[in-house]
Amino acid sequence: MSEQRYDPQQIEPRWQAVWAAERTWEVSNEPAAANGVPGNGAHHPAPGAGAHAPHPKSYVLEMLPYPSGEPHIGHLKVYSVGDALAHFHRRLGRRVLHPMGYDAFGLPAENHAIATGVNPRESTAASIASFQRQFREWGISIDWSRELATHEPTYYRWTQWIFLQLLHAGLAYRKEAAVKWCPNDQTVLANEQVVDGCCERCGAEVEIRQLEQWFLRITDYAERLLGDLDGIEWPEHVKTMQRNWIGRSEGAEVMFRCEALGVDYPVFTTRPDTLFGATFFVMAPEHPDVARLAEGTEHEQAVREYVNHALTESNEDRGAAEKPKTGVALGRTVTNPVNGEQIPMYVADYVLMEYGTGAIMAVPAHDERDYAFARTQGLPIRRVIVGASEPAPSDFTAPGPGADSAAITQPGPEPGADSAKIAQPGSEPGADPASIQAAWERSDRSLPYTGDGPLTNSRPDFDGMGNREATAAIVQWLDREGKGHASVNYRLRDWLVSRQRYWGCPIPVVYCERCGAVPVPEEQLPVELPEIEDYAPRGRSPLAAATEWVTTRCPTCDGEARRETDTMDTFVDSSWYFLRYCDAANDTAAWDPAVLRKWMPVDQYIGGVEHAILHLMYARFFTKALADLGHLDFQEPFQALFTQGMVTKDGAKMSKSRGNVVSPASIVERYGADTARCYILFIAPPDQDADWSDDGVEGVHRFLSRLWRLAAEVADRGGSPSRMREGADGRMRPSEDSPHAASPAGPHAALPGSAHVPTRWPKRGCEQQASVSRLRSAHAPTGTAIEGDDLELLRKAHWAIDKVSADLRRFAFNTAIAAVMELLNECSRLRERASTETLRFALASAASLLFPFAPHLGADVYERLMGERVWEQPWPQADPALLEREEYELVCQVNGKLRDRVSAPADATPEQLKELCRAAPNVRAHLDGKEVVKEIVVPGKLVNLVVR
RNA sequence: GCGGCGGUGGCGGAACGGUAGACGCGGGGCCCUCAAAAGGCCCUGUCCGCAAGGGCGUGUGGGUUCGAAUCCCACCCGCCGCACCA
Repeated sequence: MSEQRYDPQQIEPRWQAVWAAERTWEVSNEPAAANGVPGNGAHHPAPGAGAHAPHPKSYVLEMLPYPSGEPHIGHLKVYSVGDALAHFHRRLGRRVLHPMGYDAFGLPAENHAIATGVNPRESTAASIASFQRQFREWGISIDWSRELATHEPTYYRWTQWIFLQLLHAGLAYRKEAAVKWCPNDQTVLANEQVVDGCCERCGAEVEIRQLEQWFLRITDYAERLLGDLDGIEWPEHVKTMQRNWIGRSEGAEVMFRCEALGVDYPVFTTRPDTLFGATFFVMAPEHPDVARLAEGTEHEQAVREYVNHALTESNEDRGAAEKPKTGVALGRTVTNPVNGEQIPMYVADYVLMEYGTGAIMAVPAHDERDYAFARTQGLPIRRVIVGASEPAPSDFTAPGPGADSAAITQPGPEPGADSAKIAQPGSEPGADPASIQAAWERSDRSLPYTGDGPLTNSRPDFDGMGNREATAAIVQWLDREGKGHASVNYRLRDWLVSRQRYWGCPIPVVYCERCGAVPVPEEQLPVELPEIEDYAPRGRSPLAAATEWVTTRCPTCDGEARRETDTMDTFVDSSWYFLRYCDAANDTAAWDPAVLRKWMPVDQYIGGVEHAILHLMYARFFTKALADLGHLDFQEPFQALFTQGMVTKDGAKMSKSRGNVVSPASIVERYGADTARCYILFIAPPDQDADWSDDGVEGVHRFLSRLWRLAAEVADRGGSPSRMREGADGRMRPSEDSPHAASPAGPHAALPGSAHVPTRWPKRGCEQQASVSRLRSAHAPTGTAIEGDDLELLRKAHWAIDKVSADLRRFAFNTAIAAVMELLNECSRLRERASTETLRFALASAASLLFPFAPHLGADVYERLMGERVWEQPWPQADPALLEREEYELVCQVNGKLRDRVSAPADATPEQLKELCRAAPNVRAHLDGKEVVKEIVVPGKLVNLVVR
């Protein structure tokens, strides 16, 4: 028996060459072209389907990489996950679309260009080449015919086209607004790109600038983006993040009139039930009317100073959580529409211009922020909802008689009473601070109360009503009176898409003195990104310096015009790439809707959770908008989503500064791609973060080596019904330099160029249960039964088939690989006792099951043992008869504790099982002298005797 | 504060309400070898015991159940998202 060594450096390139030469993983858009399509489901019928039934499609997509430097370990993980699924789906008989592309525009390449002067096009191209090479070295089954990169004019031409569609539909617009500006990257940012007041990319604190920018009207889609989450199979936490981000609030818009100016100010509130408790009114410092309101009042100067201070204060300071509430009076009042009260107006920075109407009604008794503000300002507080345990007597203040909530919180005037005045807690506005403080000390400790309860101090017809019920009643009443209406508010803001940077997709608009902003006609697309010399941003796009490019003619009047010099956020590029893959070669349209219909939606999308909001929200928005415009006929791009966890080293994120980066290239060089891929899937469930361990890689490598060596040995044993396999039609055959071909002994020596002794094995097109019937026929040509060690090994193989199939369906790659390890361990254990044919079947099954994770080894081992290409074989199916045993180990419990195990026949009756249990030696010891009061029998599992 | 996820050996992790710790790493012992590497075999939660066997064990405290890592309640800790959102 020859000693053979598992040598991935030999095996992997050979199989990669086959897949490249035969373009194995390409799929055409025409399922009908049965013979013209290599690979991908054309080789065998779908399970349970007739030979002519169409193959169901499966679009398996991993998020496209941003090509910067070399691929890192996270790329290895995401593409290992996706590739395993792609292979699994193909072998289940589906036509699998599994493409690849590059998100090539973006800041890192541009910053590199600024630092080195190297054109971003060049550094990007170098990086893409590196990604391409490594993807091939990893053996990822990609349909390279659909490859794309977002920085190529053939791609961004259509990005621009989409922008024009949105523009024509009013979904893209230009507006001056307070926007987030990153002083380091010298560009504006989308809200989604600002994290804790800092630039998501570089960490610099963002500034607020008043600028005219391009926006996409994603807010129009807030309701659908929210509602349609219910229909897609995404992880709950991702849906939750999107829901949080959209931030839907139901409530009412209510009008508060300022008589002095004769202006109605709408406010949004989620608590119309507390309207009668509104004792003041607050505007955001950015509210355009603040200055006008204060004008001519004694507070004018104070307001001006406060607003100036608020506007110049950094985001971080202003947003500080525990910041004391500040604000100043405007010297005006508005009318509370429900009771006619004149309540004072304030400006305070705890009110945000971006949310709602930039003005609020303040209900200090039932809102913590309003309460805190009221206390700093000595404003009245009126309880209008009775708390559950109210009033909660305080041990410290022991309220005297009459010090109940109503008395302390200054009962409001009778409903409808006009020109009501609200007394300050200190009884007069100007009362000395000590007496105000004293009043507060006596006040209701259970405020602010934000819970539910019946209304009080409101209107006779609402008082006593539960506040939830009252909410609806009050909104109806407001509506009838014309003072307000039900309303829904969202936190989501429109998407700011323009960037003052070079390395992005030009916005296809020109500015004409006479015609204004004019879209570039579609037939003039693409507006190509010009070459420039100086990439440095100077507060405007570097493109502005490309005078020749900027200067153009107006498409409408042919007058002088200037091009838009901002480029698009790169998230625009990646919001539609999954559509382009379907029809990547189309040069007359972004896509043919009929082709999209064949592939979309993506059946399984895979990527990092860091895109839970940005990319995934934008892509959903694009899909819905394009569907509304008639270019698509589906609403959701990604039917199912899987988010893989991060790979860490020593518990920390890998980074150059920490010096804990594990490079996939070095692992692949040392152990081979199959080891790298299996290890990263074996280490932990793929949705979890996982810590890289060098020892762990060794372990997986040992496993693959053992499998390969044992398979090689069994293949060399020969002994099966021998048959020369056809080596015709350019199919892969081990080359002369293959390690085993050079081995001195065994059948290989006799069969150069066709190293293996194939089993008689039905060709493709066989029924799905082929593996079982094959084995049976191989084993029992004369009708003898399989038994003993052979049966045991056969059972283990079928157990593994069943387990791996189930685990693949639930993304449990770690336990799937563990199951193959168990199967191999069993093969090892029985290597001298089981027949060669059973071993051959068991090992071929192991290779077949491992193929999605370790394609090179899977293909190599399978070919050695079976003389067939594993990827052309249908996914194996477990024989249910072999999953059951005629005997099993019955667990015997006494009072729920395991006391013994005995062998029980599979068909034993409950009565028989009870007897078996009682008879078990260690059970008898525990039963001794006790009374059995209850017997629990779980057939196939256990018997539990309850004794006293 | 609100929402989501998680807490199991020395480590990564397994476990339809039914044998806790699969599989792998690490550790220990042995075989092969002149020796080493590679490979192979066995042991490995913890405590008591020569053993048979038994006690204790899935963050903490309760509960439901014949039986709980798993279901329910309360709490503690960790991670992630949102957060002055009216």
